[in-house]
Amino acid sequence: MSKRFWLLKTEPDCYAWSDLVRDGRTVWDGVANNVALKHLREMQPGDEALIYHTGDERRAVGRAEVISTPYPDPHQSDPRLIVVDVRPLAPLPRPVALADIKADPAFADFALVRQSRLSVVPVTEAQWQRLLAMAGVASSAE
DNA sequence: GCCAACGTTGGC
DNA sequence: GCCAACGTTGGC
Repeated sequence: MSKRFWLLKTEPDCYAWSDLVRDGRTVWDGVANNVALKHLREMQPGDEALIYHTGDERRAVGRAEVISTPYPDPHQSDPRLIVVDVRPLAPLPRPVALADIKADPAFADFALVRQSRLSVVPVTEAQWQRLLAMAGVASSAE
């Protein structure tokens, strides 16, 4: 299976990119929405994700890697509640603001724009490449 | 602070 | 199984 791309939202007051960098890896938990859980279940080790800060920031700030298969949250009794482990890869040289994504017609179909409440967002490869370009990530880094 | 866009719940 | 009422999320 080829690598897939995602965007993971987090409220920075709750768990920020800097927390992920400090921890080295983390269990991406707290997702309860059915569509978001469906996306979590589709993740595979090696998939990449942008970490996006909600609230006042509203911008993608770093790249992370999925490092586990999906598994039920060990701290929850509901087996529906799926988590994955992630680790930080690198901060974005230039964080990508939601406003800039919205202003770009290439992202008209992006789930981040179309469904603002979705916390785990699938990113197509084309969208991913464009986002990295906007972030100032050299294409050779991929 | 408000509101749009969802999701969930519970009565029927 | 429908839908009104309510709650939540996240952007504005």
